This record gives sequence, structure tokens and C-alpha cells, in this order.
Amino acid sequence: MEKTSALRLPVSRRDEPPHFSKAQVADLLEQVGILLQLTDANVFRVRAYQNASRILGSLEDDLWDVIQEGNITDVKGIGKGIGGLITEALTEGTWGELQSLYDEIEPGMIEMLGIPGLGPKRIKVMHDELGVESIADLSAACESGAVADLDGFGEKSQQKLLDGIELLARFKGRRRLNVGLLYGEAFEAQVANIPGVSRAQLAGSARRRRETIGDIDVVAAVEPDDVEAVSEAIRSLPGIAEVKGAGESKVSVILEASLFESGMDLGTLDGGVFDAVGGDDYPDMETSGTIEAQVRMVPAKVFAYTLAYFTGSKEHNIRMRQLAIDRGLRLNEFGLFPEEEAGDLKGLEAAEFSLEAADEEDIYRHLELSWVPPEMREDMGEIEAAAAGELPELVKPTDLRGSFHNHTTLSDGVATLEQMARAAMQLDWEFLGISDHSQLLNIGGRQIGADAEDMLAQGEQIRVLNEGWEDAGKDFRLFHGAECDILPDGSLDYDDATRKALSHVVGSVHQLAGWNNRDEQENTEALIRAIEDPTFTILGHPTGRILQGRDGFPFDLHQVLRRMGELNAEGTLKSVEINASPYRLDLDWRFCRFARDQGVPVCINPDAHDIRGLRDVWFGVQMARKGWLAAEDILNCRSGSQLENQFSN
DNA sequence: GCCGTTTTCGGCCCGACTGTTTTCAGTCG
Repeated sequence: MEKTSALRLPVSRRDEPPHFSKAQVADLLEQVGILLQLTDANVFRVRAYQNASRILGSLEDDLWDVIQEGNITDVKGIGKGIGGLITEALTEGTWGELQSLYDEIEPGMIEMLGIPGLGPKRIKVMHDELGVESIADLSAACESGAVADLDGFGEKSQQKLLDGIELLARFKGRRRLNVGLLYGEAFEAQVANIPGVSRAQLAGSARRRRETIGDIDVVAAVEPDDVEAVSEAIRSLPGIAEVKGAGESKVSVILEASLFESGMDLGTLDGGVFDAVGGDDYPDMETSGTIEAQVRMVPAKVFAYTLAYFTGSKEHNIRMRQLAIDRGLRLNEFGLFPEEEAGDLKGLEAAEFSLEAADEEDIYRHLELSWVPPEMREDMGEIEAAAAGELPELVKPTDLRGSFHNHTTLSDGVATLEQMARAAMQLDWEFLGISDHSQLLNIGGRQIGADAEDMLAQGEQIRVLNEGWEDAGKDFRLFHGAECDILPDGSLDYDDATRKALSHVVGSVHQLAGWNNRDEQENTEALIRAIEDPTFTILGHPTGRILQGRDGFPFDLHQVLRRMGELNAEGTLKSVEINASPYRLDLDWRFCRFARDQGVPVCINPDAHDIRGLRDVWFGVQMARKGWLAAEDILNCRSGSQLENQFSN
């Protein structure tokens, strides 16, 4: 049997502390949580590592500073154990006794966790009893019938595991938000149309607008007498590849692309993204993929509770339940009721005693909170803000008056200046920023970017077009920018004179090779050098990540944003982009609030390569909402004439 | 492993579904 290589702890690449970055430690803690699951570890111990990883991921302070000041255990969720581990890792570069845990677990066992319906307990049983260490081992053990003979297993479990292995190969985990919403909204509409369904609504991570979606949750209001007929109707809908299960309150299915009558619309991608997600194989992979979906059927009077419950997140729900418990109440998907009245009653019976809730606002009000928009339900401080009545008024797609980073035929776009401008006007925008690639960019040896001369000629074209609109009394203008490559030494493409002729410079890292194999601090310093250039305006797709394609390069984004904040305070506009392409969504929404708090305006850019691509700003707005941003925090929400003044300074 | 204006020990959110069981464990969200 083929052996996968053993798991290794991260090794320091530095010869002095801090030996590891915050991101490295967070990743490690996450992995330890997974490994512990595969031993007999206490579930709460596992959760402690998962929590610590999440907390570290959103810790704004410099981790090394916190360690040196001895404050690590002041961070809520990090105690003596994990705090000591982190301290040792950063100061000494070692990981305590963790190596023995790493030696204990085969990497193949972690892959097995991806098989639907298989969890750590049964992986451990099969490992201990049958020596199963990988998916290939598991496949063989099932084929031979050995799994069915184990205590607690049977023929059905064995067949389900074989089905699950095939599913895993076909399905590859989560789907990007754009794809998840295509499935989710189409499925929601079909369920809503079934006789006996008075109301159906998409919940889950799709409603929270997570950047990737694991499965589709739809809540349907169905009275008990209709459940059987509705359940039957759901199972016969088109686009269902398989029915996974059906009970009195839930139908669980697997959806495939035949759900879409007119095929799946994947939009157009730029070359770099296309290659990162699979190149020529990508369209087939995407359209042959599947996604799990569940419909929860509940009586109309508890609909709001079920919707809130299945919208999540899990972490947000746990906090909500705790608030209920503090008030002597029990909160679940059926209601909110006094513990003593509900007693031992379960499910819908206990809900007879529930406080009424016509909508989600009522539920939050019962717990003395203002309604929390679904995008914010991640337990990132929204409960506290809702209790204090301090939730922000989130930006809406209609608040945008334009965007700054778009391409034309001058580089790798497929539409002309005029076509892009017309499309922007149809969106009721007041401005459109054109930012074609600078000369250094080439993909696969072919130059994509524009020479300085052509770039300057485009400026002249834009000047003429703008004059035309001004003469016609039309409140619309193009801003002439460029997407300038940031070189590994932190310098910007083009000479000074060319960049000075532009209204704005979107600085982006494209040649990742030079950045991926460097120390985090070196990258951070290079980026800061680029941003300090007086012509630099917008940091484009900051990390370079492609969702489900590749990770971004390592650097300290907090440090970069802090420096951008200082420069803004000195009066020079430095903005950070949320690249709204659903393949990027970079700036990550988790950094939005930090940027805002540093005084860095965020801009939402579609990075459009054709006129349809402009509509991708919608995804960027969703991320800004997840990141708590209001219209006043977003550069695109300023008027065209106001921006004209800012860019000419 | 973390946490604590009742607690330094004993909790840690809650229920549905499935497959294996004669009352429950594992998995999922």
C-alpha cells in the first residue's frame, strides 16, 4: 500500500525569535485540533484548540509583542497550556511534546475525515482493528467485507463508506460563494413552489455570505399534515443526484448541475485565476461537481426560530443559547422557552411554551439584542454590539457610485473603453476607474501589460471621452489609472513620470514566486516601501490568494494596514481593495474592521475583464458587510466629483 | 484545554438522522 509522508511540525526559518508568525501558529493549532480528534481526546479539549486557532486568527495585536509582555493568557480562550505552547514556539522555535501526537497519526487518516458520514471515532476503530491508514486502505477493507464485520458497523455502513469515497473524489469539498448561491437560490425557488410550502428561505453559510459554501440549507414552512407530500415532492425535483436521507423534519439530498435549465454561468476569468483553479479542466470540474442540500420542514409559527438556528454560525448560536440560559430560557430551532415549563419535553412539544416570534427581530428582541444581519453572525463581537445598540448600518450594493480597478482591450480585457463606460452608466455609476496591467506583467511568457507609451495614449483617449460627457452635462467620468506590478524589492512598474500622469495607481503583486519563498517580514517591508511611493493609491488583491486555488503569499497585513493608516492621517489617500471577483474576495472580510479602525478607506473593485464582470462588485459588497463596513467606510461610495478632487491632489 | 461577582472543580449548546442496536453511539450542522 502506498505510504503518504509523515506529518511534520513547522520548522523555524529564522535564527532568532520570533520563530513563527501568528498565521503559522493559528494553522498549527487548527491541525492539532484535528489530530486530537483522531486520538481519544476529550471533545472539549479539541474545541479549546479550535477556539484558540480562531481567536489567534482574528487577534489584531502583534503576537510577538503580546508574548514579550507576558500577556498571552490574558487573551480570552488562551490559557496556561496553549499559551505556554505558543510562547515556547515563538521564543525557542520548538513545539513541546507535540511531536508524539504527530507521530501517532497517519496523514491518510486526516484525508478520511473528508468522507461524508465518517468521523474521527470510526476512523480510529478501523485503524486500530484493521490497520486502515488511508482512503486507499479503507477502500480495500470495504471491498473485502472486513469493515462490515466490525462491532457497530454493518453492510449498510460499509456500502455508505464506498459511496462516500466516490463522492469525495467527485465533490471536492466546498464551493465558492457564487456557485453556492447559484445552487442555493435555484433550489430555494423550487422548494418554494411546492404545494404545501407556505414559505421557503435559504439559510446557512450561503445566507451568511461566507466566501465558500459547504452545503445548502433551506428552511420551509410546512404544516404537519403536508410534510409527507412535500418531502416526496422535494425528492422528485430535477437536479437531484441522490437522496441521502429523509425524516419527519428533514430531507437531505445531493444536487448536481442539471438543476440549472440553461446550464451553469461561470462568467469570464482572467488568465492567472483560470490557471490557478484548474485551467482548461476547470469548466468541466465545476459543472460536474455536486453540492449537498438539506430542507428543514417546520410549522409556520416556528419558522423564524428555525431560520435563525440554521443560519448560524455555530459559534453565534452558542453565544445566543448562552444568553438564553442566563435568563432561565432554552433556545433551539423550535423556540425560546422557560426551562422549568419545558421540563423534559423535547422538540416541537416543548415549543408550545415558546415566546412568539413572527420574525428574527422578535427573537433578538426577546434576548435584549437588536437584530443582527446574517452576514455578521460569526461571533466576532456582534452579540456585544447588538446588546449595546451599536451595530453599524451596513453598506448596500446601491450605495456604490463606481469602481476603480477594471481592464480593457489595452491589456487582458475584452471590452473597449467606450463599452466599459456604457456598462458602468447602465449601473447608474458616476465613475469608472480603468486600471489596465502595467508592462511587466506577462502570463506564460506573453506580455499582457501595456507599454508606457500605450498607457499614456489611453489617458488621452479618456480625456477626450470625459470632455464629451462634461459638455453633454452627463455626471460621469473615467478615471485613468493602471494596475502597476509591485516588484519583490517594493518598487513599482513604470517610471515616475508615467505613474504621475495617472489619476490613481493600483499596486498589485503578481509574480508570486519571488514572494512565496521569503521571510514574512521581508515581504511586509517590501509592501510598505511600495505603498509609501507618492503615486501609490490602492493596494490591489492584497494577498494574491485564489479561493480553492492557492494561498496568498506570507506577510503581516496588520502591519501594512497600520502604515497605510498613518499615511492617510498625513493626508495622502491610501486605500485597500476588496477584490470582488468571487475567485479572490481579497482583502479577506476578517480584516475590514481593522482597516477601518486604522483610518484606511476600503474600496470594492470588480477587477472586471468584460462588461459583465462589473457586476461582481456585488460579492465585494457582501464581504464588506461581513466585515461590518458602512457606506462611509467605502471609497466607491464617494461622489464622482469628490473623487476627481482627491485624485488630482 | 479553558473558565469562574455563587465555583479552582465540574461544567462546557442542542437536536435530527442513521445504522446499529434492544436503549444507544457516531456524525452532522
